[in-house]
Amino acid sequence: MVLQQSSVAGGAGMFPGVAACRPGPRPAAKAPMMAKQEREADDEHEEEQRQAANAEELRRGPWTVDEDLTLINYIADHGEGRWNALARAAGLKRTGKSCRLRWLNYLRPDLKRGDFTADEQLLILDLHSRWGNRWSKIAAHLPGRTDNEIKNYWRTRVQKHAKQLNCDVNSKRFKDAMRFLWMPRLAERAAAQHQHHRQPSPSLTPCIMGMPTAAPSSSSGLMMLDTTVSNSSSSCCSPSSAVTSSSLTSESAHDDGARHAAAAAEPVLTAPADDDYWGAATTMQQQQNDHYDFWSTASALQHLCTAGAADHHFQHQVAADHDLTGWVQGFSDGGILSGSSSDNLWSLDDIWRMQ
DNA sequence: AATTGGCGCAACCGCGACTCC
DNA sequence: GGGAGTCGCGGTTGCGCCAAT
Repeated sequence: MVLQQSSVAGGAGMFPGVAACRPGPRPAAKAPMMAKQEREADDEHEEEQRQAANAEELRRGPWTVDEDLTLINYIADHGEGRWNALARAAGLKRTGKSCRLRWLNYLRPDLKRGDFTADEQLLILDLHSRWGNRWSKIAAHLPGRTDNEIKNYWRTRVQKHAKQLNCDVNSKRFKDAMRFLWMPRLAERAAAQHQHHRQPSPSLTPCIMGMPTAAPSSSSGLMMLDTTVSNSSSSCCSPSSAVTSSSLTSESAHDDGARHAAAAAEPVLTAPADDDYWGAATTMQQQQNDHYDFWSTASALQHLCTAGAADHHFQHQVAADHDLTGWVQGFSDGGILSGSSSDNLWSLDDIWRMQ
């Protein structure tokens, strides 16, 4: 198979990355060019001349459309791997490393494009809480997404939120915020998306189903959500529970939704004692196997937020339990509360209004 | 209209792990 | 065993875009 520039310039089709995301090649990096000129000017140093020659041979900076096509066509014919040899054989004046990166992060035909879905964001938050900055490991659970993409998402979006809240992204406070505020809202949004499409997320369902289940016990010193309850006809839970959980178990969506709703209605709270809140919780989840799962946590926590909004005593207790009092105040002070943009998942104002 | 500053993201870099001879 | 080459990961950089001023 040989791709021609005209066949991919529009960006559609098998290789959406080619020429689709850049209007044109960007200028090469400045520093190497400067170094090259300096070296060429010095005839007395053979070593430097050799380096200059190497620098001249190897291109750096943004990839051109022609280079993309060369790489794509070569891999289509010969397969990937042995990147240094590949770069030479394909006639690309690039390091094997650069070729590999370009292929894996941009040219691979199975790459997804566009913003992360709520499902994916939720999964990233959850997996990062378990594994930290193990981007490649996290990416392995998000089909079509690259570690680089996820890393960028974390650095730009998540850390931005932490910055807005004036707290460290690794702090307990921020982890609590993710757990109690962001993830429930994402779960809600994911459920809304699923309802709109009337199906669970096809790409993520296997990953979600592979998530460990079980609740941390109250004796662990961690928050416990006791979801071991009888079926209920209550339907007060967030829309996330019924739809998303249908992809988790063989139970009917109705039963599961009712279970989650009941779970949310009778939470048992104990204060977290461990600074590594999520990590410890994850460990506990892996050790135990009660009636608990990730989605029920998210939906139940969302319910806590919404139910708590109507009950000032409850608000106070939750805030006190989780050291959120001053921080919630900080939302107001920082002006975050004032906005109700649907894009701002941190808006407590929205949550309070949902009562 | 011009300037500025923040944001998002592609690409690069350094380093450790792995493989092969 | 060890040295060279290669690969893969996580951190960082730099540039284009765009909204705010």
